[in-house]
Amino acid sequence: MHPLTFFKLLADSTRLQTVLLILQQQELCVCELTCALNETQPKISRHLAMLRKAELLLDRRQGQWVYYRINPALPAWAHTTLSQTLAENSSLLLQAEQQLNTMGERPQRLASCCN
Amino acid sequence: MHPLTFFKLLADSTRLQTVLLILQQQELCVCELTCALNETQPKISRHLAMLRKAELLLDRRQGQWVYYRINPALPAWAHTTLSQTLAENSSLLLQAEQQLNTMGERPQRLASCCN
DNA sequence: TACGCATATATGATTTTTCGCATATTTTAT
DNA sequence: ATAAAATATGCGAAAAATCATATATGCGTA
Repeated sequence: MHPLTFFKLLADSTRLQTVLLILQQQELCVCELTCALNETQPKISRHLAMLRKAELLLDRRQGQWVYYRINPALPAWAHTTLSQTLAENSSLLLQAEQQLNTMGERPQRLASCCN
Repeated sequence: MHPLTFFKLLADSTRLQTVLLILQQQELCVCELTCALNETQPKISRHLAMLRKAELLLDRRQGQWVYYRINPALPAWAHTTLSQTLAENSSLLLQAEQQLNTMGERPQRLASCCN
């Protein structure tokens, strides 16, 4: 991954929060992210597509849901950047975490939260 | 420094090269950067101004020259990001280093290289 | 097959960023 | 004071990124 590509991907608020939240939570599906960041589904999906095409994220489909996770094959400098940024800025995700928790049991009862 | 601000600053080729080259060389003046990156002076100056206003770089004037360096007060996650990115992508700067070396003794005989 | 939910993409508009060029400022030397 | 070199900034144009909305696709289930 070219450093410029990597930093451009992180240079958007939605994508930065998305990546850090996924790093923190291991794996999240589209509607969990939509709910956590309080954004529209197409917006989240489009940003996820960019992250996936650049192979910063990997996705896996399970039933109706598509789960995204950090690509473990990322170069060390990239992974270190993400980990350290998260470790020293976890407060950035407080609101998203809260929003995520209001979803109750996730993947299962998404229908009641996400539209 | 807010992570989003930091990553936006690195999300431009000129600024990324500028920051990494300064990190590698400790300190560089505007005309050295102009020469090393083969860009116009106003372009380099404007990008440096952004980096300075965000306090990612510090500047000091010595005679006619203004030298820029990494702000040592950067948070650890930011400094780690820069160091690791440089350490694992030093090839990105090869051409700029070469160009810098063709300048001969620097600050002194800049007049013959920079316009 | 038909329907509902989750996800993806197309498109045109809007906003943000970058750029080139001209010009201003600061410093040193004459 | 004037000139020359290094650096900074103002401004309109061009390019790039983002967005909202509509719509398409894929999966599970009745």
